[in-house]
Amino acid sequence: MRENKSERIRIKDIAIKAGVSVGTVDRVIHGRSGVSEASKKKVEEILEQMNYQPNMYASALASNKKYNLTCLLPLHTQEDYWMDIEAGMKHAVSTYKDFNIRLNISYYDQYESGAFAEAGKKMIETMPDGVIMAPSSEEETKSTALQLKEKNIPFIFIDSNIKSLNPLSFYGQNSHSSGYFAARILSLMAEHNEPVVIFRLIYGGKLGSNQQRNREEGFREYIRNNCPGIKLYELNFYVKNPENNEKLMEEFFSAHPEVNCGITFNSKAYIIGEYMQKIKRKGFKMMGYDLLRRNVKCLKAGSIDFIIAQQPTEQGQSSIECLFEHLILKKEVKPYNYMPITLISKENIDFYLDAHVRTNNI
Amino acid sequence: MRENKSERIRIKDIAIKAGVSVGTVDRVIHGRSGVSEASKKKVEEILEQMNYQPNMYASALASNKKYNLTCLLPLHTQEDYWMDIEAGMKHAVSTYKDFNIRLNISYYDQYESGAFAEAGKKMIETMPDGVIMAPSSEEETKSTALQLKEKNIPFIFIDSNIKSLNPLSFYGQNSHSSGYFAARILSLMAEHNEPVVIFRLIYGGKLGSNQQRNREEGFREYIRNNCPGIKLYELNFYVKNPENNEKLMEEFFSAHPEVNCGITFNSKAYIIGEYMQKIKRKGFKMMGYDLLRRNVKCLKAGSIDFIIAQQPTEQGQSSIECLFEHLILKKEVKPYNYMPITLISKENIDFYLDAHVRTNNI
DNA sequence: TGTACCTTTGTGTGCGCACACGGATTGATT
DNA sequence: AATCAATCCGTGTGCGCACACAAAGGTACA
Repeated sequence: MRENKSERIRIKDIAIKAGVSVGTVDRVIHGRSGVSEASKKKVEEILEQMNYQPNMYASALASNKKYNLTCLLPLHTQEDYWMDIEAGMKHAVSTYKDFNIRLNISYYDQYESGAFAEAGKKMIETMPDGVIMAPSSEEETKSTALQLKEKNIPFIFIDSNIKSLNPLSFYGQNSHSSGYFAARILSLMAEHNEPVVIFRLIYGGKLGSNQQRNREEGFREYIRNNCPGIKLYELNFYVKNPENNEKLMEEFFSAHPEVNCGITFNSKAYIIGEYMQKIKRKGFKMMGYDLLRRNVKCLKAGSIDFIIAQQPTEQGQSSIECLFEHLILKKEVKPYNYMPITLISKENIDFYLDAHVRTNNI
Repeated sequence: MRENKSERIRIKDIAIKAGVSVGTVDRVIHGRSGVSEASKKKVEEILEQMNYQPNMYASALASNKKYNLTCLLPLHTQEDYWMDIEAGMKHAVSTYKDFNIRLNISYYDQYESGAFAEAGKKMIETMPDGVIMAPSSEEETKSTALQLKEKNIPFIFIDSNIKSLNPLSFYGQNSHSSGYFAARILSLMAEHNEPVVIFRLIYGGKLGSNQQRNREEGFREYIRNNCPGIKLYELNFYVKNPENNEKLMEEFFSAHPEVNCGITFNSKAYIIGEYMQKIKRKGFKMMGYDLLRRNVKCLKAGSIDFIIAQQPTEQGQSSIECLFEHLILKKEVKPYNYMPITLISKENIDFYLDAHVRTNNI
């Protein structure tokens, strides 16, 4: 009998100690049938006692099982944020390539009612082993989530959460806290309690996303609690009529020339930044969200002061890792994973861009 | 012949295509001797052409090689920052447990001349496969680095870098940029260009660490460039005489009652925070570094406004991963890995604490 | 007592790879 | 022609595990 040079406990060690064969131990570990109560109890005892930790690599090698993961995201054409999420997922999948993991990404039109449910149905027909979704509204998402539950397919929400649908896990930012934090920073910029304008993105008469609403709520809560003297204006843009944006801004600023500070809770701060650059207005203090290429450009040009980022790459990567740990390593995973709320300015942005591919020499 | 159901290319596939046996392919891959030029060339061609990617898990399983990694850190008694680094390293090691990686951590007294070199010598005698070090001064560190180079043992610098000693990689923050960024934030807090005091930690007549000096330089550079009107005071604490700290502060603030804003470039901002709480002075605006428990307490109590963190856990984790990729996966690693410069306040700190163990329910 | 059937258990093979061993071929030397 | 060394190459075994298969033991019934 070869002795075990490493300290790691093998199935064989368990088998010897329990006085059975490796086959029996294997059956107990995998909960397969065909084991007497006595043997089962004995083996379970030893497993517990020796704290057996299977070698998942050997396991994956032997089982040769394939895993199909599916991801459902909003349709985006070159929208950096979602592309970063995809990049993070792909990166994680490639590091697990020896575990036979395949990732399939499909899309839904977030502005078309019913699109999510339809895409979800198609997805379920492929019987994936695990799912990652950026949810739509609760009503839209519900049926898909229920079907997944019924088929015992684990699913993760990314970007925004719907707790009532009980996902395996959630990866994203706490929008409310994020708005609250943004307010703290903005209030520093708004000296003498000067007024602030909130730029909003409206679709179909409502705010375009839950995130936007929650962030604004957090923001207003901070202002209410800490600097109620700050007057808040609102300026609404309309997703459907982007060509009107400039006119809206012109109107607003000629009506309120004293406003020198603004924030937006969607990812399109560049609308304002680029406008300020165009009209050559300097010193307007602006905050926004997400490191889209156009936002970064404004940040570096000085037309946006601060951006709050939500680590899309890490979200993507972590969500794949989560499914990996759940499906393959069979570990317990954390139900909530709030990404850090990071403040980015011209001065520290270099350490946030392309952290995964950067090989610079600063 | 069993056919290859997965798309992954195996050694066997290479062997068949090259018209040789797996043994020969194996020899080529590992650069072992005993292969004719003709075979070698042929195999290398096919390897290239089919883009062979070895299954590192199978490889590790078969080779059963053990890796001893060693880490050399400053002596610290419950100093949270270094403990976080250790925790990150241990966490990474545990995820790689099936690769037979062992981590040994040893310490040196950073305030005793010669201690680093001595600890380094002892470490090298154990012939580790890879090393992670928090370097001391360049002179102190040099001999150890040279010996490691000579023995072909890869080493990583963590926390602070000494480029001239040419480590395999570096994980840490860019101190200069970090100070620069801190100045941007502080200048927002210092309305009307009010004066600012820099609290420094002195050891043996000099600043206690490179980091401290570099951060201060970056800070001063920003102030010089952007708000030269801000007057900068200095208040020196002495590592050897902590009992004098309060007295020094009393003296300083009675001489300069108008100073209401301060920053420190070491991790001991809590000295000031706790003092302000003790004398019940509110509203003093304070910035500092690192999420030590005592700093966090002050942050939550409001006696410190902002902390810049440098992700010690991630540093530890990433540095182990780096050695893993270099030694086992034989991948190329990045020579510089600057951690993001993150701004933490009461409002976002919850998303930075214990990110690895948190299972909360915010 | 034999047969059929079920339950319980052990054994063998292969996953992709590393590495030891031994076989084949060649050329040089006696 | 025989011997030997050197070079080159193929095969076999095992890493820890999953899983198929077969063997062993027990029970029921004719």
